[in-house]
Amino acid sequence: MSNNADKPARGRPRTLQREHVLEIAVESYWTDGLTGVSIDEICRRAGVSKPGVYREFGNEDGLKQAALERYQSTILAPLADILTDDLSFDQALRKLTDFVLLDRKAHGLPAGCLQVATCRSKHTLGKRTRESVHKFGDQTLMGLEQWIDRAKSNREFAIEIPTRTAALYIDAQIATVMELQQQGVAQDELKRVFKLALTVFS
Amino acid sequence: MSNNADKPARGRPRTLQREHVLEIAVESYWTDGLTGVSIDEICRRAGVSKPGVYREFGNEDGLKQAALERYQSTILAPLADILTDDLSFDQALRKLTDFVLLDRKAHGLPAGCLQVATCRSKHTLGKRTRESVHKFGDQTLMGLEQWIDRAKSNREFAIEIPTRTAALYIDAQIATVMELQQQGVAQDELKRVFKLALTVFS
DNA sequence: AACTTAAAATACTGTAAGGTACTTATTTAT
DNA sequence: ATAAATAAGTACCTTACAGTATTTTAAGTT
Repeated sequence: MSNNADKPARGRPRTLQREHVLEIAVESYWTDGLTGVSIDEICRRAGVSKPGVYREFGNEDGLKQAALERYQSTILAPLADILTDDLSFDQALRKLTDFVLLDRKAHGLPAGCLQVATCRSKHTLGKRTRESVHKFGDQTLMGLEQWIDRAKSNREFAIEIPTRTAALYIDAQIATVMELQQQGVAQDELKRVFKLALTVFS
Repeated sequence: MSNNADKPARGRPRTLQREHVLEIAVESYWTDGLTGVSIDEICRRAGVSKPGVYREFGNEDGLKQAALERYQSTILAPLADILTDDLSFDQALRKLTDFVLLDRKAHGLPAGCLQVATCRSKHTLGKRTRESVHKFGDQTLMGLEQWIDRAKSNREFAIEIPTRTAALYIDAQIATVMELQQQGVAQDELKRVFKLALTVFS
C-alpha cells in the first residue's frame, strides 16, 4: 500500500507501521474477541495514536477487515495450500489433521480461530468485515469441494457421499476442533474427537 | 420467585410480569445475540421500565443468566429428556435427530441455539451467565456420557470408542447443526450433514 | 528562508448503554 | 385518616468508546 522509494513523497513521512498495528490487532481480536477489545486498547497495545489508525484503516470495520485478511493470508494459508497441492487424499488428510491439531497454546499462539470466531459474530460486524469473512468461507468450501471431487475421480473417496455434504462436514469438523481447543479441551482428547470424525470417510 | 396469594404483601403490588420480560429477553438474545441487544431495547420491546428490570434481575448479568436458564429449561429440556428416557440407542438417536433438525424458521423460532451462542461469547459474559452456561454444558456432556455407557452395556454402541470422546463428538455435531442452521444452510443439506456425522457409530 | 504538503499526537465531541436517584402511585397496618 | 412500605417510572448520571477537529512536526519545493 505504501510507496517504497518510488515516489519521493511530499509531506511528513509516515512512521506508523501498518504491519505492526495489524499484528497487534490480529492478536488482540484473536485473543479477546472482535467485540472484546476497543480501538483505544489496540492503539495502546501497539503504541500508536488513534488518528493514525483511522488514517490507515478508515474506521473500525476497516481495521477488523484488514486484521481478518492478514489472519487469513498468514495463519490460514497452509490450509488452503494443503487442498490445492496435488497430494493423495490420505496424505492431504494427514497434513490437514496436523494443521488442525496444532497445539497453539504450546506454540505461544492464542487458542481457536479468528475466522471461525468472526463468522460466528455476524451480528456485530461491519459490512467489509462481513463480506471478507463470508468470501473466505466460500472459498474454503469451494477448495474442499474441488479437493473431494479430485479424490473421487481418483477413487480415494466414497462416491456415495455428496461432495457438498462432505465439504460442509469437514469444514464443520475443523471449526469444532478450533472451538474445543479454545474451550481448553486437552490436546489428546481433541485428537481422538477429530480422528473419530474422519472415520466417516473410511 | 414471587408469592402467589401466600403472603398478603405490604406495599404497592408488583405489576411487572417477570415471565413476559423473560420471554422477550430470550427471543431478543436468541435473535440478535447476547451483545447485539441492549437492556434499553429489551425494556422497549417488553413495554416495561428499566428500573423494573433491575429490581427483578439485579443487573444485565442477572437478566442474561435468567434468560439463558429459561431457554435451557424450555427449549432444551426435550434434549435432556431424550437422554434420560430409557429408549433404545437407535430410538434415542432418531429422536435426537428430529430435535436437532427441527426447522426452527418454519416454526417461527429464531435460528440457532442460545446455549451454543452463549458458550461461544465467553469473553463478554458476566460471572453468573458464564457459570450458568458452563454448568448446563457440563450436565449435557454428562448426560451424553451416561446415555452412551448405557448403550455400551446393551451392546448397542461400539465399545472401542471412548465414552467421553463420543460424547464430545455428538455434542459438537449438535452445535454444528445449530450453527449451520443459523447461517442459513438448507434443511435437507443440514440433514445430510448430520446423518453423515452419525455414520461414525454404525 | 519562506511556503506547501501531509502525517503525528493531543484533546475533544457525540452517543450508546449500564446503572441509579428521586418522585409518584398503590397497597397494608394502625 | 394517617403512616409505612414498596413498586412504577421519569429523568438523570457515568463511562466506554467510535470517530474527529486542531495543533504540531517533519519532510519537500521554490
